[in-house]
Amino acid sequence: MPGRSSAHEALETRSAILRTAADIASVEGLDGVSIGRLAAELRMSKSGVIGHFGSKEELQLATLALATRIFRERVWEPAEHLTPGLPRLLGICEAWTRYTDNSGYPGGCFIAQVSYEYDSREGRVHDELARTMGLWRRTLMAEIDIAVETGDLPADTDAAQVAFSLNALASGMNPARHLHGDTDIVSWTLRAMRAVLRLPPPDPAPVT
Amino acid sequence: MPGRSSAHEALETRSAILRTAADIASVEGLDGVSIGRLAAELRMSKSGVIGHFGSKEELQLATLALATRIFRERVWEPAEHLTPGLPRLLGICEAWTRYTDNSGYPGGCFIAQVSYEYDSREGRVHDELARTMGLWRRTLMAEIDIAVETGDLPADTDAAQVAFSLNALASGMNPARHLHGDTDIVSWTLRAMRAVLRLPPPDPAPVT
DNA sequence: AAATTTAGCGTACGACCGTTCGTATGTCAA
DNA sequence: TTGACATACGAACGGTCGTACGCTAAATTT
Repeated sequence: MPGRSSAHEALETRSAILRTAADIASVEGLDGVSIGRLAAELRMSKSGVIGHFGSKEELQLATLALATRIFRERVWEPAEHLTPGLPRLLGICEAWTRYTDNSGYPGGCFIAQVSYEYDSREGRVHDELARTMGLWRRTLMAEIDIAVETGDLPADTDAAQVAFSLNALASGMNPARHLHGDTDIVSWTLRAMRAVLRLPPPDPAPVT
Repeated sequence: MPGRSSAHEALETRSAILRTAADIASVEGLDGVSIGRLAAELRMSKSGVIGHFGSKEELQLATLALATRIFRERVWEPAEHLTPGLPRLLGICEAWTRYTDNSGYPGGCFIAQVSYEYDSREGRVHDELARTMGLWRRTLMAEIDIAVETGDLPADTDAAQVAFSLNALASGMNPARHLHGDTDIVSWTLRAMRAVLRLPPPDPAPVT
């Protein structure tokens, strides 16, 4: 029985499609999301699925936009109100690590997955991903620079080098968890993040 | 003109297929390697391509095996003869970083790409990848433990945590290069690797 | 010289891909 | 009550996917 839905329900359908697409993409990649599979999983017709987006590329971009929004909500916003400088930077790292460890996606962090999938391809998904991740990196670099200005980090800290390192470490949680079944990845990652920031390790006494 | 090839030439054909497959996979992923595309790129028929392997999964496994062999040749073997301990560990890091920066694949390091692609999937490719990468990590951990025993690294060094960190940093070069166009990734990565090993930074004077 | 093996081609298959239609059913405004 | 609009359906499209089978012809073996 088609046409039974109100406009409000249509928005819910759209959200359901995107959530399912992000779940699939976290495991099989954004390219592994097929319209037929989405339709089957959501018990819809293929045309009902793609009708909300127009084309597969638009669906991929919409999925990326949703994941980006969730990432910002769960990583950046929880730390936003912390004291600028080292506290806020470490708050970001903590939220980031915790989020990547428990992202809600079956395949781990969607952002990391798609970053590696689309980094060397061409097209609109790559471009949008580069834009988004570039923004995130500039945010991180600004945060690092602030921590240098407050004196919490050494004066010769290279923000770009540190931001690259933090990103690599956070992304590395994905294969560690799913390929090797590691369970200590959160503490490993936080430890390594402190190391690249040239801070003393977290748990044991700072200097004694 | 079929049947024109000797057994020796057949081996060369097989190698050419695998090299092309690895090139494609480094950009589009191991799943993006299609038999039809390989055939077109090599000016062969589809059946001529798949005849060497029997099935696509076997072709994927053979591609992974080739890439693993090259990785070992270019990362592990150049450092094999160095002095066990910190010199050999740093030699590995250097060769690893240099290799990932200039792997010969158009899409960056094949191993990193496929690690992220197949980490949370199921099947023989995942299993073989997990086995291979597990082996590599155990090799790294052994190397780290040796460097601890020689006193080059702090006694409380956690080999698993450090091996995870080195792996994440090396893999992180891929998206940094291709998504952001970074050119300093080699020095960034080596710097970060020294940091997680809790060594002083490389370029500037060690202690002054 | 005859027989066997094998690399590779051509064709065909069923399945799924993304996309495009026409259509039916529902909501909402006039 | 009627008309416009949105939602979703079902069917069909051309194309590509992986795979299977039969064939030729060269290389190898007997």
